Amino acid sequence: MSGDRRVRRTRRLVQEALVALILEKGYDAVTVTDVIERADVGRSTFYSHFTDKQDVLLSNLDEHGFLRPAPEAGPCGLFAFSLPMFAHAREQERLVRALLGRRGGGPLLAHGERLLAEIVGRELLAAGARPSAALDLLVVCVTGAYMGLLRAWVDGETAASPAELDAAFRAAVEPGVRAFLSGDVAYSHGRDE
Amino acid sequence: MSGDRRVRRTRRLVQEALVALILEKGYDAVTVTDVIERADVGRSTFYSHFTDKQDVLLSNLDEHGFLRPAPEAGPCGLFAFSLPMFAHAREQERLVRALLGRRGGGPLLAHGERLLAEIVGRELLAAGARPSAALDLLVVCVTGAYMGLLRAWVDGETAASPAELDAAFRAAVEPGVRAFLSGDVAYSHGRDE
DNA sequence: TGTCCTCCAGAACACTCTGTTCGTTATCGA
DNA sequence: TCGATAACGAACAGAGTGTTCTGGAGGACA
Repeated sequence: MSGDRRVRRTRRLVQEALVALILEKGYDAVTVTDVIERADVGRSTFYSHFTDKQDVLLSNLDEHGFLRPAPEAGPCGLFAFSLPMFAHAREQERLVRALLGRRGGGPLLAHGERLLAEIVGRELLAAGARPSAALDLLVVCVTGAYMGLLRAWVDGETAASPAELDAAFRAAVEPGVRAFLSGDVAYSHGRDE
Repeated sequence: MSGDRRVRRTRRLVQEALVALILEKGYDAVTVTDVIERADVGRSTFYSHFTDKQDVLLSNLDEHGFLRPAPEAGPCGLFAFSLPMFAHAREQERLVRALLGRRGGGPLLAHGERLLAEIVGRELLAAGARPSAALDLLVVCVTGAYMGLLRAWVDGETAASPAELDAAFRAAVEPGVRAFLSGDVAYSHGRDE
């Protein structure tokens, strides 16, 4: 472990307090004063570790291994990220709800969406799509559909399991994606070979 | 026109000031004090018309005819709302960017998404789908894809025209939706007839 | 064990923003 | 023209932010 035990303790207390408070009151309603009271930590202490609320969230996320470009599990079919990601979300349910939920203010949602868009884009290119404006729009659609499901689950609008969410995602977008790919691949074959 | 000329003037000034400021600084960064300065309106005047920032936005939206369940243009195919809605967004570009953009804080986005989900749900039911958990998830996917495109356009990530956005939307989701519907319809035929 | 150094508590501070109140002035509709 | 109503503007209490400082407690390391 790195550094002073007191430092770890303080950071952990603050992070846990913030997550708990977000789940109770929603991100916007939580104040720094709330957090330091709940964490039982001095005001100056808070500001010596974090710059503000958002910083606490980001550090928390970072230390839990989110925000990293995903391990690139290997080419086992289209949208390999889907099921593991839903599953991971359910494991870290408490944190994920606080971060992405309707009460979470969703400043992180945009970041997650960009990250996911990169993954989807890479997958489609690997599957034979050529870079184009149409591909970019398809990526947006696919990403939007996925994030929609994730958000719906986080907000408790559905009780579906990770497997069911994954199935719904694939059922909704795979036909369109395959049609797009087959057109694209056929076309690029016609040109390149 | 309804009411006092002074009232109309004040409301208009405030609404315009807020939109302008959001586009400059982003929703969160705009304070009520900013708005009343820009609008050149007394503080007490502001609070006699609106309860807060959000209220200004909602009133603005309401008076422009958003937030209404859409005129239900008639059954001319699946996702009839798509193209007109993209087109309408481009016409009201300034307002829509302020309301839905990354800088817009997106408190309205959730509302818009729910509204759209209702429309999509009704369309799919009208097309023969039976109410089910799977249908709900499909609606979430379709809605997510549409909102993703809208947000991408609003945030300037794409320069696509309404027609291109509409085409991308349909290409991405229609195959999956049709597959879902044909399965559903076939099944309900098997049971009901 | 002891020493040194880092971290923490707590209070006080200036600052910004919010939402309300009230007496005065101006502007509207009829 | 005149009564009603809206706007002004200043002042206010309250809440939150982010900084600074001092004294004291706790850990790391030999």
